[in-house]
Amino acid sequence: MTELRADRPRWRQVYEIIAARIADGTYRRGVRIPSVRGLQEEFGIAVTTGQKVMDRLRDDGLIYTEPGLGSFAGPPPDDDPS
Amino acid sequence: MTELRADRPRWRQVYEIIAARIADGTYRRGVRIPSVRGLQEEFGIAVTTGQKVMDRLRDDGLIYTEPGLGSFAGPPPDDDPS
DNA sequence: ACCCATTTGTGCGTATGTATA
DNA sequence: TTATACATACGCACAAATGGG
Repeated sequence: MTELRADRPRWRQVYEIIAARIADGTYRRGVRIPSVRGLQEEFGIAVTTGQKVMDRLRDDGLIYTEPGLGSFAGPPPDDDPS
Repeated sequence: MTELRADRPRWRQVYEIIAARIADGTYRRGVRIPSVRGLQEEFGIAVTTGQKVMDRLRDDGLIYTEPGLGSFAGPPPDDDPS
């Protein structure tokens, strides 16, 4: 369980860790990143805190999300079967 | 108490109502918009839902926030006494 | 068609800390 | 000191979508 510091918001620290993993290729484009409950287990944060991290990552275009499936690194693919 | 519909997320409906009030000049630039608890009373939403509305409005540059004071319509003024 | 597990999305309540007046 | 207001963070619950049996 990765420890977080107390001097900065927990959601921001987790955000930066995930963002760094995307940047350095740990999570390659199209690869599934940990679920909200995965973040919960790895960092000891609450569900709502994990949701906030996901929201921000998505807003900033670092991940895309498929409801019911998970969230994935990088920009969304061009399949839009509407 | 403004009623919200059930077909779309409550936080999004409130977001759009506030955004519309800023766009049409109901809340002019620099004017204080309702607090989270103000939204709670006007729309019957939870504190956390109101917070989410504020977060989005801020992220989208529609408001700025002064902790302890409130949130205000429009872009932040250029006073940054850091 | 059905159940079940996983995952995201939404929404509620609550508590504590910090900043301002 | 008190009141107001935002920021962070927790827990919980339910809905909807997905995929495997």
